[in-house]
Amino acid sequence: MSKNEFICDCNIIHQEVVDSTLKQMPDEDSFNKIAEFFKILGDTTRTKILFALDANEMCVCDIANVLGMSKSSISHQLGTLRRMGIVKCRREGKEVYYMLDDEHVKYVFEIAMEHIEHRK
Amino acid sequence: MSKNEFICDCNIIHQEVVDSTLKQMPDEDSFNKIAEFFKILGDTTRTKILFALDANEMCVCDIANVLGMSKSSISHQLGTLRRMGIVKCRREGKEVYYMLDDEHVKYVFEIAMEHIEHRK
DNA sequence: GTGATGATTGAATAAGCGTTCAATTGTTTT
DNA sequence: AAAACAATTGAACGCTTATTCAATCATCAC
Repeated sequence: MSKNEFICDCNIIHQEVVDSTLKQMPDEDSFNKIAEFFKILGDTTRTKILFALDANEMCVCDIANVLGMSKSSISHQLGTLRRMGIVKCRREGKEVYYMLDDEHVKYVFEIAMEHIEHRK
Repeated sequence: MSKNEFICDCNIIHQEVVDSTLKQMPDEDSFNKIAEFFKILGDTTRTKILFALDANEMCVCDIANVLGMSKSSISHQLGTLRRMGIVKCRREGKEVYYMLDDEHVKYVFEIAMEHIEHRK
């Protein structure tokens, strides 16, 4: 009886490598959180919002104008970013001002830029 | 005539902020590439593959066994990662060995981890 | 309170994407 | 040449998700 009959149809060749790798893998929960974080950054609208907020704290209407998109759409995305702890906001009268809430985002963007430059 | 009648239904309050932010924004193409890069990392299967490959160079079958997933699914994802220049591979007989092709990915993961720790 | 305005929310639609299944390619062995 | 096996590929299905539209909430001015 093969040890891999339930996983794939190959006669696995490097059991030691597989076992050793398995030991080094973080738990399921960590992967979910990491992927969730990147998924948030993996959308053009959200990356634009974050770049914009890195330049200036702004109200929803300002952001909508910078991106040339509807307020509703921006507000939905800001909600997502806020729930993820990436931006925060404060109300001032009728307006709500948004700003970055996570320094890590800046660094991650810088490295992403390097990756893109590297690819050219 | 309001200057924003085509963008949103508000009387924009900070035109200077909007203009100044617009000047600092990268071009459309840069945003597409950045978001594309993060989108690739925003999937649990791909993050697992990258962690695994960071630990050991492996063939498709090995990776499938580490993740407990089908060879086909893994191969599809490896294709995506390869096209994005994040992994590379070499054939050795019937097997194809995959390895990381981008140091930036490691750093980006480290910062993501910090973000997650920070959030707890 | 009423009207006006900025912002949020929910439902719906449409587009994008990951996995599965089946077929195919590439390589080795006999 | 044929069989065996690792890997790739394409089509299809199901799920996720971004935007739109309409309705609602929150705040201010009167």
